[in-house]
Amino acid sequence: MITNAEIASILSELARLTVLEDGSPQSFRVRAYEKAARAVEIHDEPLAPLTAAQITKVPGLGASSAKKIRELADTGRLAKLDSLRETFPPAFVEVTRIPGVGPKTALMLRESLGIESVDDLKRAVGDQALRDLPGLGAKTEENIARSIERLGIGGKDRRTPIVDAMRIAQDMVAALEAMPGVDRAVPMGSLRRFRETIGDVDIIAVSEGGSGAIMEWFTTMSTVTDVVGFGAKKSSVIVGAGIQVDLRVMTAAQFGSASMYFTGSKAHNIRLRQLAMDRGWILNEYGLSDSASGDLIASETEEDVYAALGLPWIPPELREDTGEVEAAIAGSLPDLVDVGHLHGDLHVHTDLSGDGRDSIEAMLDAVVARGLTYVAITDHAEDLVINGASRDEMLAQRAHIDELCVRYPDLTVLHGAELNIGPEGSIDYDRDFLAGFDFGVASVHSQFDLPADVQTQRVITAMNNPAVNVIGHLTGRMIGRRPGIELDVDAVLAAAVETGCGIEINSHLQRLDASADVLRRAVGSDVVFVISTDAHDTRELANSMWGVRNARRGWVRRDRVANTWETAEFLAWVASKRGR
DNA sequence: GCCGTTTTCGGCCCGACTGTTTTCAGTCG
Repeated sequence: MITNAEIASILSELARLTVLEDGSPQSFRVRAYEKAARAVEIHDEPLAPLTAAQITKVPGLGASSAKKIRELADTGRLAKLDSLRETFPPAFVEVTRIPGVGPKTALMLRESLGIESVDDLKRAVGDQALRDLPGLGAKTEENIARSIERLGIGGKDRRTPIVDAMRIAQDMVAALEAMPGVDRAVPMGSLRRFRETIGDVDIIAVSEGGSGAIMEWFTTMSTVTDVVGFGAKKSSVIVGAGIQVDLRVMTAAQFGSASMYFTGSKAHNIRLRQLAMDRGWILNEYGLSDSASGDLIASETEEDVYAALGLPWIPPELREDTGEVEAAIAGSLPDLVDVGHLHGDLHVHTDLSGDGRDSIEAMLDAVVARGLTYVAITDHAEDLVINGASRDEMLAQRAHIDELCVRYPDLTVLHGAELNIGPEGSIDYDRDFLAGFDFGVASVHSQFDLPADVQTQRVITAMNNPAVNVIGHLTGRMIGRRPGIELDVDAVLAAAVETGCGIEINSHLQRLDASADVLRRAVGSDVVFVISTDAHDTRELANSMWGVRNARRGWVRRDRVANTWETAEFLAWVASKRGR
């Protein structure tokens, strides 16, 4: 049976190819397909078994979409899509990935020069064949040539892992804020929404003194390799390895509406503008105002603008138009977790781990300095040959912790281990030795390419082990570098409830594992999560803020996160698992 | 293509920048 995700993906492709058929990314048909794809994606129940009439009941899906979905479910194909793919083969679609080349230009190039691929276009540019075409010129030809060169590092749909984008944004923000006339600079866009990969880095600089000097400075920084836009209000540059950074300069009075606009998502913004329109208002980056009189209604803070639209403030991590607007209207936004809610860290390494950097004393000092009241020390167990600790080393560490406890009267220190899940779900040590630990995190560190059913059983077997309180970094993925193990996520979430085993939300920006998508699948269930840093040095303890934001993006309610609980309640949860 | 207490047609989110024009189309976010 075809899944909603598969249907949504096909409708998205239909939208992309219809852009070419209609010659416009804004055609109403394109937008209808995009909206339909989104509607299918966020619909809770499978659509494949429904009749066309039932499908039409879903908002965003009309008679035409219903017919297409039935065709897909019944035949596995979509004639309309097959014919579009024939008209616009992948090599031609590739041409539209070139920045600056949209559907109109691509179609015109095909019509006038027979361009069917990026290679064709490269040749035409070499022959200077573009500059004499209507609407184009020498400048456009040069820009397309440069864009093709840049294609080597990704086209319009290139995405950068959040860990890299975050670093660039932080550096840029610091540099901007050091500049005279800039009152503050704040990253926006998908970075603020905390997507795990980022297209462009968007930044707002707040200034009352005009933008000229700021834009001049921004576009001539030493890290800038290319300037793709230079204007009074907006400029865009390429930095370092090819990441685009967009800067908008706004006044403090516009900051609320501006940050909503630049945080997006686009789909979320469209929903808000429709709400504004219903009231006879207009919403843009400069504010919410009356369409007729032009009178400003709200702009200074996001809270002001949302409130004027009759909504509570919606956290940026939720702004994807995947149900957050409806929840806001209904007053049922989830009560999300903040860093200040965390009382403990349940995955912390010391220099006993081969890859750990700081002593246990340093780690405990840092934990106390962060205001935490409990912590689990979880160095690697012996099966991780390079980094793991032997039994004797673990016993010595436990004795050491007992001695140290007097120095930390307000901190509950659990002696734990990060256990390794073998291919069949077994873990390090033996039952008796495991019983000596206060806490167990079990993680996959090897054999990432077993079949999904084997991996699923592997993790569930580990969950059933009484020594395992939490599954660490669920899939082992590294964003943008390796995919992580394949799992039947729903089966794993069900087993988590069944066994009382917690699931870690790993705070490393490269991991963010379990992913926000997985977390969202658990909404409404009784799965217990813990937000852990997996810190290998004292500095990394601050990473909890990333885990928190990933949890927020996954709609995880605060009360489902065990390390927001007070010490006694938390310890009771730990004990109940170990007693099974 | 979708939708409807302005209902079955006529609307559909909004603005900046570029390059080509000489008032605007195309692209992008």
